[in-house]
Amino acid sequence: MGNIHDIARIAGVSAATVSRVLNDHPYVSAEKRKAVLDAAEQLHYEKNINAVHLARGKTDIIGVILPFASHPYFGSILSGIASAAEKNGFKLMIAQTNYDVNQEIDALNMLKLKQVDGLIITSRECPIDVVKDYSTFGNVVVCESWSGHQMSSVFVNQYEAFKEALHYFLQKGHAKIGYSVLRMDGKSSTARRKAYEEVFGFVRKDWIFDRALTIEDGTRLAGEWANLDDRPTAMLITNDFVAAGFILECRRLGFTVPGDVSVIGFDNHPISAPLGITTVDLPLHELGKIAFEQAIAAGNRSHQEVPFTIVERESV
Amino acid sequence: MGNIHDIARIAGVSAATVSRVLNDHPYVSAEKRKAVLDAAEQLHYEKNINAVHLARGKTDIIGVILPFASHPYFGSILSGIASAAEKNGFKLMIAQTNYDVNQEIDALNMLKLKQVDGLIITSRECPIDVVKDYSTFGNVVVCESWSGHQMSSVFVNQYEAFKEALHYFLQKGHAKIGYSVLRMDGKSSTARRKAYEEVFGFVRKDWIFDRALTIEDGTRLAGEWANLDDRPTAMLITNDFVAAGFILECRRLGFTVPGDVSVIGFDNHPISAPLGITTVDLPLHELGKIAFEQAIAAGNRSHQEVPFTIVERESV
DNA sequence: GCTTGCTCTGAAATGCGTTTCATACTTTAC
DNA sequence: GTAAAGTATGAAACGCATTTCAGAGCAAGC
Repeated sequence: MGNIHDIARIAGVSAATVSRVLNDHPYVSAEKRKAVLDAAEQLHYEKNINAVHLARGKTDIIGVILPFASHPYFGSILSGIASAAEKNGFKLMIAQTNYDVNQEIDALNMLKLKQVDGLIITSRECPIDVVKDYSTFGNVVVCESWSGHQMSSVFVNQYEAFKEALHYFLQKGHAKIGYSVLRMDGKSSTARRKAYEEVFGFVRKDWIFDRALTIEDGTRLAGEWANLDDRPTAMLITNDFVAAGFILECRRLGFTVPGDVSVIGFDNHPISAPLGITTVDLPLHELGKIAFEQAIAAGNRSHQEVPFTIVERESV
Repeated sequence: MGNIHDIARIAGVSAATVSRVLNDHPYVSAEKRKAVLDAAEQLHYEKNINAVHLARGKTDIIGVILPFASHPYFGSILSGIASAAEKNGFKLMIAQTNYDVNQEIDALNMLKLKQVDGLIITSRECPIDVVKDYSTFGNVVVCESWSGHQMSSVFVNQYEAFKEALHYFLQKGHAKIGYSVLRMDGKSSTARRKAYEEVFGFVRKDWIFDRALTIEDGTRLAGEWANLDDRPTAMLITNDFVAAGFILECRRLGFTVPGDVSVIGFDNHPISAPLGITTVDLPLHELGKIAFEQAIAAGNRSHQEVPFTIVERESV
């Protein structure tokens, strides 16, 4: 193996010249270039990337914070980020946080430690002000509606999307509408609640369903819904996985969809098509790509909204 | 900010002592420890992790190669790896390869470059012999049946699992069994084909369905199945996502499951429960954890088989 | 003929923390 | 009271590549 100085010695040049050859810098004579390449070959030389990172002061690595790697919502965003990273010669460091603040902080610290050049936060538990303070150490991108000059953001307008879905229900004759969220106090839940109040002038606690993220949650939700004395006739559900669990369990319980209850999901996950779930399409892969671009953007922070569209199927 | 030498100067000690304090080494007097901590505080000191990696010769980072980050099969494994990594204070570097050999090589090179201490290959396109050669640069773990001393492996016995599923079908009275795979020439496909031949003494090309990974593939598969003159009465399907797409499309086409065609999926993905898909449960999260343990294991390589179990539901 | 501007090269500084080695002082141990 | 063991600390080497600066040599421009 050996290092750059060994190569220099064997090739009879300086370490600087070796570095130039290895990095395709101009101004190296053909013969020295060859001598260096031969020596490198002979030594089976491999760069120590840590030395490179140290010397350059950057790593070409972007960190990604996501609560659950196995959930399709985050998986899609991650996939988008990864595609873009690959195209740009960047590597990805991921931190699965489980919405644990300590783990989030731990991941954020990668910025301080110069382990990553930028960081994408797909979702968080940690207060935004804490996150913000890390922006002095590198680009921070949040996947949520946020405006400010310290960080970039890329997001779906949750408020508008939710509102549009509600109006869709209204237009289809529904007046009793319930909805589910992942975390009652989460950012997008607040937007949803606000949209609901905007449209109806009130919210009914028993029509809001909490902790809904997975298919199993959807199944549970169906039971909770069925147990209500006064059931909503329409449900606006966190995502298509939850919607799938909800619909399938409702049917198992003897209800019909959309007969007894109409459903709109979010994400337009592939499962929604064969199940005929009407859903709000969110371009998550694209969102991931944009997040990556923002993460490597030099200097300029930006705020980008990605569009949503309602995909009409048979669950309403 | 500043570095360790600045701290040393301010605290009136040597850099070595600063390093000792920062790494909780013993043999530092209480007063010097305090002086160092105060100076570090004052300077808002943060370590440059790249220098640490360079000096230590390791990074506490494990690389993960996976073809598609957004697919639940790989998502589950990744999630298992990530849990274990977090518990052990390791970070994860991921490379989404799309089964592109160049990207796989690129990821493998992280080992040579000392960017990662070990590497987990959840699935690959690249020849195993090429992969093997990288094992001199760090622990390599493959998630497939492989025996040899260079690398560790953790896997489900695809051959046995497939065989057991076939026998399950046979026992339920099925003699015409088709199956789907992701890649005809993939490692597990070979095992499946072998198992099939073992049981039946032949394989029918038109009963083997290729390129089946996603829900959409399942939908397509249903069409292909329906178009056959001589249709299998049972299908052993790549995974539960494909099975879901297949079953739902079959029903849409007017067939019944398990009336016209029985189905067994793989993975025991949450979607299989509400859809009543009989499936071969694979402990993917656990497999990920084991892969991680192997990746950080000092010296000793191991080969671990994880168990599968058939989960009986209503699709057979 | 002289200046300007390339091309090419190496010494040395830079980025930064860890670890070994040597040294010196204290405590125990017998 | 002396040897052995432990505590405490710093200088210097080590891990390794990049980049700036200075300088030499040579060709083109006027």
